[in-house]
Amino acid sequence: MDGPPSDAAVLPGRATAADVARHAGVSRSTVSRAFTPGRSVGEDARNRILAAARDLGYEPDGLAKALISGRSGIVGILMGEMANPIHAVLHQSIGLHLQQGGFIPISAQIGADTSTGQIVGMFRRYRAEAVILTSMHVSHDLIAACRKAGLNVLTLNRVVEDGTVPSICADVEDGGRQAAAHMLATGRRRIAVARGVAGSWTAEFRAAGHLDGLARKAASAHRVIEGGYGYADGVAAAQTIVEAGCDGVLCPNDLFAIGLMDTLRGRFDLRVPDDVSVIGFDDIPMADWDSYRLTTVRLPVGGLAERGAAAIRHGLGAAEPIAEWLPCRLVIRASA
Amino acid sequence: MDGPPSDAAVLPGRATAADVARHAGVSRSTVSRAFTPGRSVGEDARNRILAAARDLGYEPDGLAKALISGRSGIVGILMGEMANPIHAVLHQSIGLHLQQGGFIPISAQIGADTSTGQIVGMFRRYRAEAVILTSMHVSHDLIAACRKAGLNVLTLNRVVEDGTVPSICADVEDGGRQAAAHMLATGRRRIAVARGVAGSWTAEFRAAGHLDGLARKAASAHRVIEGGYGYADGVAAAQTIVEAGCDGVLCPNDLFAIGLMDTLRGRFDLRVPDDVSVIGFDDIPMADWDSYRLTTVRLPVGGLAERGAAAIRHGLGAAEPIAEWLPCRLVIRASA
DNA sequence: CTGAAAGCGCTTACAG
DNA sequence: CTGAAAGCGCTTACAG
Repeated sequence: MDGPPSDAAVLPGRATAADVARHAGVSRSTVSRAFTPGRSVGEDARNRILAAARDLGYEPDGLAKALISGRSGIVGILMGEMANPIHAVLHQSIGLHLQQGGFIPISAQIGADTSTGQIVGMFRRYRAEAVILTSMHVSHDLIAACRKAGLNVLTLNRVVEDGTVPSICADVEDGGRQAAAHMLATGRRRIAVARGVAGSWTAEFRAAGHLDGLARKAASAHRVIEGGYGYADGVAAAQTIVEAGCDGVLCPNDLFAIGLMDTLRGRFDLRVPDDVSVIGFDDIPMADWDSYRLTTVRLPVGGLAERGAAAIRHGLGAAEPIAEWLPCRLVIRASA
Repeated sequence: MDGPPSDAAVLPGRATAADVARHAGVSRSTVSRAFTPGRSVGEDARNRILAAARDLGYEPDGLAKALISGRSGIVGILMGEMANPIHAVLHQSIGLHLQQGGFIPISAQIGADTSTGQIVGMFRRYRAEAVILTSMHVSHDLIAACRKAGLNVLTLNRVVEDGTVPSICADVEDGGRQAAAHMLATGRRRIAVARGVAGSWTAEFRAAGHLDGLARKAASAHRVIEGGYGYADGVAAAQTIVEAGCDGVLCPNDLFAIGLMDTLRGRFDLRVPDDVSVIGFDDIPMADWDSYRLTTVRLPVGGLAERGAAAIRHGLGAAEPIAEWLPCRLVIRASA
């Protein structure tokens, strides 16, 4: 009645549903049902199948399943620049929530010799059920290419103006307002607003929040600086800030804030926050290091990832694209 | 002669090889050949096929191809803790090189509610051609589970003693020696060696290198400290180091070194390197920040990723498992 | 060089 | 509840 028990051992790899069916004395259809939640299988049959599967080390082949069912369980993630810790942490969190939701994340990155077309092709070939695009590197072109390829895209921290793309975003504009309000509340009056990289959606909204937070208290920026998102950008901005006599700086992100602090202290011998106070954005792990104790606006990384995964689980192809907003919170440490 | 040109537009998604065949007036087999490098197809046919494919937006389905050919092109990566920048950067580099090699990386992480069994199952279900395990989280159990599931594993920065698992590693032992030699050369005599997390392969070898580097100059560790890999571990170690009157510390990694520096300076009012010099390990981006200017042993991240991808491209199932060693280099900055 | 046929491992109506 | 049959989209011998 049992097939040759040596089969599983002899074949280097995978047992198939047919093997399990043979061992359990049922048809392949029944085996398939036993592994599909919600399909009805007799108590007896189910037990025999599960036992046989265990013995043989059987698990349904994900590729074959994807091919026939039209659901791959794969979701593509476009990786950001991992040298920025906030991207690394967000990437990890997204991966975790996707994994917990039963999806499997495949990742790609735009590199020296990889065009957006290749990325899109990659996601499409593997039938990604969704593609997550995060703030960096998100161009209209890329979104257009994805949609043209029939890919469901979800943007994180980036909204597309025409409202056609589902997105889930941190309310960085409000975060910027909180930062500005705090700086004013601590008595600063000659406040600089440094912008992130031009053309970045989140950079625009952060700066807009900073400016609006100032305006709401009848204040305005002493100086607006074209900054950037890197440590080196913060370093480079120090001179201008000192020359302009600013006593506070609203930064586009933590890396910038840290580069600025290091330079204010090291090169200009200024104290933070006594001479100049600085507020960052993101709340990367380094913001909490003793050298910085950076007051910053925390990005809700876990929330972004969790809601993103949930949106994908519920299906992105809904009637109208979702647009969720998550709050940002100011974390007050010692730099402002 | 042409099929209805509206087909592609009407159907939401994917054109199939059959569609292309119809439009080009050839058989499905020929279409397949046209997309397989090295198979012969007539000039005429090829042109018509390529044109039809372009018009229809056709690309071979990766899933179907994987199923039939037995080659998925998928390689699994087990993610480390991305809050440590070295893991983030390594992850990104691996992904990039894999992508350039025509593979598609899927990533998984061991999380609160994800067992190693589930991870392995995930990789197996999607027929990963290889699985890359990096130093952290690499237990014997995990490796055993992978092999039992018929997965080809490649370890990075971790060798398995019995030589059965292909690996490519940075020669951290030699790196540790260089660090020790430098510290001695700069006149330090009461040197502490801090170990990384116990049981971590790379931690053992780093410490072994430190100790051996000392021994080769007829010196020995003034103190050996059970450390760890986090910033907080460096913070916690400061007290012991100060009490022991050490004038130099060989750290298990940069995060530890930075936490130590911050605490030595902030809490104990000591100068680095004047009072205590410190050498890190990894060379994360923060090591170059002005507050630290950390002298450290650089891990060849790009090399590890590049060689790893190459090994996978050449097939891991070779006669005897490769074991490649990449050199580490001491980067001298200001902390020692 | 090219086509007809078989088959990768599965799921899903369709009958019983 | 269960099985026989069709089919997902492709590649690969096998003949011509």
